[in-house]
Amino acid sequence: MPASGARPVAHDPVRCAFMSHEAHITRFAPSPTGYLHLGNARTAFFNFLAARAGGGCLVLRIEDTDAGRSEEHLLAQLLEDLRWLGLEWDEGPDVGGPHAPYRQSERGEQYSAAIATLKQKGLVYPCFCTPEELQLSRRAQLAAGRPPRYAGTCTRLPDAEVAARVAAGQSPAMRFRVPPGRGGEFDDRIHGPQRFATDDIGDFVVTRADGSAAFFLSNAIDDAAMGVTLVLRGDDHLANTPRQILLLEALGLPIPRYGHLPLLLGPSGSPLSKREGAAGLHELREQGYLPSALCNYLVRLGHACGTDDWLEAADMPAHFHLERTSRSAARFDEAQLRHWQREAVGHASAGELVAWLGSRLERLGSAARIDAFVAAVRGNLLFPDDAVPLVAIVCDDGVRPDAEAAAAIENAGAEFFRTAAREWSSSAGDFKAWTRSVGTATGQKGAALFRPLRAALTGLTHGPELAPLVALMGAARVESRLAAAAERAGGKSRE
RNA sequence: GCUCCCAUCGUCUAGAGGCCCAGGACACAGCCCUCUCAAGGCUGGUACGAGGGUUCGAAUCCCUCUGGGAGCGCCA
Repeated sequence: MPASGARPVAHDPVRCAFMSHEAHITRFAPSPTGYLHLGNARTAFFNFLAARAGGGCLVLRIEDTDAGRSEEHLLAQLLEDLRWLGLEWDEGPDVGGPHAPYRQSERGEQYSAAIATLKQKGLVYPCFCTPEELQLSRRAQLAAGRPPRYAGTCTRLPDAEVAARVAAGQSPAMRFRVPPGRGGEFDDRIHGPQRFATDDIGDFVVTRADGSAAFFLSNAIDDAAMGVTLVLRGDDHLANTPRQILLLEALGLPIPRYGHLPLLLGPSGSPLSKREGAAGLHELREQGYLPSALCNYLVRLGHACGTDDWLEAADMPAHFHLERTSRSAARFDEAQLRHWQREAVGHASAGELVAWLGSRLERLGSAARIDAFVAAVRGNLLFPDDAVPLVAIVCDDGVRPDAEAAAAIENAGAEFFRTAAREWSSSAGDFKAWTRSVGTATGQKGAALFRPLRAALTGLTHGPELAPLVALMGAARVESRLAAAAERAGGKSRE
């Protein structure tokens, strides 16, 4: 990964011209009001990839202007989840940077300055309309079949009236005066050229009655102030972009490039919401999904990354191409995620798996036993909890066969297990030699030989390769389980 | 209601007028391999939303419709 704050390369136009990827300054700007869902996570990830692909950088900005709802622990959680996913940002609230602060709650002065400029230019006016009045007006317009836009009640209040109402204790919101009769355009990096007419846009609030900056303003001017060159965000902002462009133009600030990513849909095909539990990044993490699985899934969700093969995190930026991004919504499909989870487990190092399995391995005791266990069972794990019954096979005293295993045991008969026990004592714990001699002595081979042994030893008819499991469980368990199987088979056959 | 966005297998996608009676991956089904499961190998079914154009030729271009979504907030 490029070093933090490695920005010089990104700004060198000559250098950029020779690179296949553009160097973008991208940003992710979440508000810490809840857990990240997969859609946001993907937006963050794409911004990260777009930045890394061209040697640019990623800015993390926290939009915590909704002071009441933003909680400190949610912010910490957010940062942790992003890091867990493997994202790294070059500037942000925790790492600092040249455009600090990175929390909007601390950027009040910047917004005040912008408002002052707007006021000076006469592009903004105080609005005393109450939420109730606005609501009413909106409803009336809708009922009349008109677009619900600001009716213009306060557009031209005389200075005297404004002064009087302020003196009377009313505090106005500030609205941006949208220039009438104009057109505009911008080139969306994903959707292509977009046109808009200012007559379709009503005057919008730029400062709330309490003096705080509203989203359109804070978001747009922070992008400009932080040198962001590419804004990758959800499709739901496409129709908002003209307002931000108007604002930026009015302030004489640079307008970034915009790219609007299609929304992510839940399994049902409706937009992802906080309620669709399975799609929360944190929930997926708690279920045991590995970050590398998530990343491999996400690079292909709404993006043609060009390969169906497993990608290591370090190789992902090179496989990311903005122009390969889909314009239509993509659906979250857990079956597909599970596939990448399987791959992820397969590609993980032994150390990673040990950490992933955590306390579930405690009963194994020594590090050597843990390593041997992980090597033996890794092919049978999809989630950490899958290890629990396998640990039990190795560490529990007895084993309770499931229905299929019980049937297999009864089928083999008591004599089979008495023979197996006899051969075990003379094979000195050599699994191969043991099964070979059991086969010879009983005349069984293949499934007829291994299935009952597996059933007796593990209580299951499926599972990891038997040999390493047997080595891990030790001679005493093998002996007692063979005896138990003989008893079960004998008892049943007599009934 | 108005403005805007989107539309290929069940899902993710390839496809930028002939290479496509549409390819890959996941999922599903069958077979093979195998001590079982998983993996792997092979095989199979399933898609260009509808209707009009343009063209010698359209999944690809244009129009209409249909369906889905977003925006029109003192939410972000």
